[in-house]
Amino acid sequence: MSTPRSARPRPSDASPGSLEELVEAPMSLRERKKLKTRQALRREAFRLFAEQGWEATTVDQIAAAAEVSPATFFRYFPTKEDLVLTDEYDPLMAAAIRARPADEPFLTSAREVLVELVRRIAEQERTELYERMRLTASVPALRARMLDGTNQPTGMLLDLLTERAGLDAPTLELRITAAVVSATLTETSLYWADRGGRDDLADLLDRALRHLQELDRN
Amino acid sequence: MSTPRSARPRPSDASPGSLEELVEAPMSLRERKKLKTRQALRREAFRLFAEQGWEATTVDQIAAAAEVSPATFFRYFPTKEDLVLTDEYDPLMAAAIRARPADEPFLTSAREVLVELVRRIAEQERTELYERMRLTASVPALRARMLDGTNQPTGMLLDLLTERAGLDAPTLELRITAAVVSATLTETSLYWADRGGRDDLADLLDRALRHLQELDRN
DNA sequence: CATCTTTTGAGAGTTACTCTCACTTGAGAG
DNA sequence: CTCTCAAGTGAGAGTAACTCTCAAAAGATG
Repeated sequence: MSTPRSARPRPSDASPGSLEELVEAPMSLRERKKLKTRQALRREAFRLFAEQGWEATTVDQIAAAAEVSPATFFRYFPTKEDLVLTDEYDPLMAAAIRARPADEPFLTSAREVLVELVRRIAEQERTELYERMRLTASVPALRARMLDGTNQPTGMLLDLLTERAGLDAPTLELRITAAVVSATLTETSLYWADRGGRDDLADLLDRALRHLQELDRN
Repeated sequence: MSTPRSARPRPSDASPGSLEELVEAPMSLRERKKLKTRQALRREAFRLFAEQGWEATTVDQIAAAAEVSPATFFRYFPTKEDLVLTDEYDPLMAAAIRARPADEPFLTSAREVLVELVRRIAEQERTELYERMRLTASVPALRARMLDGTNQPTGMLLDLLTERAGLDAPTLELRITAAVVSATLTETSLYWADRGGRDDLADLLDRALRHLQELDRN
C-alpha cells in the first residue's frame, strides 16, 4: 500500500507503476525477463528474510540467490527497503478510489476501498502481502520509511484529494485528513503485526474509519 | 520533541534524559567534560549542516570539527540522525502533561501543553530548535526516523496514556488517539518547514487539536 | 601516590549504496 | 539472416555510516 517516491533519484525509471504482475498484457521478451528478475529478487529476498531475519540478510545474499550481480539489485530496487515497500496495489487502490462517486465523502470512499482490499487479501490465501505487512510493521527501518511523508500512502491520497472535486490548495484541514487516514493505515499495520490474525481486521478498520468520518469535510 | 529509543542498542547509556543542559546541578569534572563534548558535537554539526547541507556533511567532518575521534561521535549519538532528533524537551513535556488534572480529556491536555511549548519557543528567539525542526521536516532520513513509531512522541504519549487513569491494555481506540496526535505533530513540523513563519502556528495547532477533540474518549 | 573505572583513539571490518566502463543481448531495419 | 543500436548486466573500485576490539589516557577514590 505504499509506493515510495524514493528519497534519492531512481537510477532507472524502474517500471511505471507496475500492474505488470497482475495484468496480463503482451510484453516483449525484454520486459518479461525484467519482470522475472524482479520477481526472483523479491521471492528470494522474502525467503531469506523468513529464514534469517531482515538485518542478517544482506543485499549480496539476495542478489546471489536470485543469480544477478549486486549492482543489478539496485537497478531494480533503489534501496533494500524498497524491496518490501514497493508494491503493485497502489494503482489498484487509486483506480478503485477514482471509481467511487465524486460527491461521496472522501473518508467513506477510502473506507470502502480499504475494506474491500483487505477482504480480497484475506480471500486469496496468498501469504506474501501478509508477510510484507508483518515485516513492514516489525522492522524499524521499514516502518520508518513507510511512515515517511514522502513515501507513504498519504501522498497518493493527497493527490487524489486535490485532483478530485477540484480541491485547490492543500489546506491544513486537508492535510490533517490525509494524516488521519495515514495514521489509520499505520494502525492497521501495527494491528496486523501484533495479532497476526486477519479475520476481524476488516471490522476493526471499518469501525476505525467510521470513527474518523466525523472529521470529513470534503 | 522526540527522544528516539534507538533501533540499535545504545553503546553507552548516553545520558539519562538530559535535563543536563537546562538544569544547573553540581557535576563532576567527568560529567562536565562529557557535556562539553556533546554540546561541541551538536554545535559543530549544525554549523556544518547550515554550511553544506545534511548529506554533504559526514560524521568524520563533524568529529574533526569537534576535535574528537569518529568513534567517539557514535559513543554520544548512536546515529547521525540522533544528533538532530534527540532533544531535551521531552522530559519537560512529560512533566507538563503529568501536571495536568488527571480527569482532563487527554487531547485537551496535549493541546494545552503543545501550545504552551510552542509559545515558549517563539518567545525565546533561540533559533536552534527552530533550525532543528526545519531540518527534521526537510531531510527525508530525519523525517522518516522521526515518524517511526518507536522513535516518535507517540511512544511517550502512549506511555503517559496507559500510565494515567489506569488505562489498561492498549486498545485500538487508544492507539488511534495516539496516532492522531502524532499525525498532528507531523502536520505541525511540515507546516513549519513550508512556511517558516511561527506567529500563527500556535493558533493553527490549537484549531487542529480542537478539531480532533471530538474523537477523545478518555 | 597507587589503583580502579570510565572514556577515548586507533584501526580494521561490514554493509548499503554509487559510479564507471566494458560486455552482452534483445529489438528493429534492411 | 545479419547488422546496428539501445537497453541491461557484471565487475570492480569507491564512499559513508556504522561496529568491534584493544590498548592508552585520564578522572575518581582511598
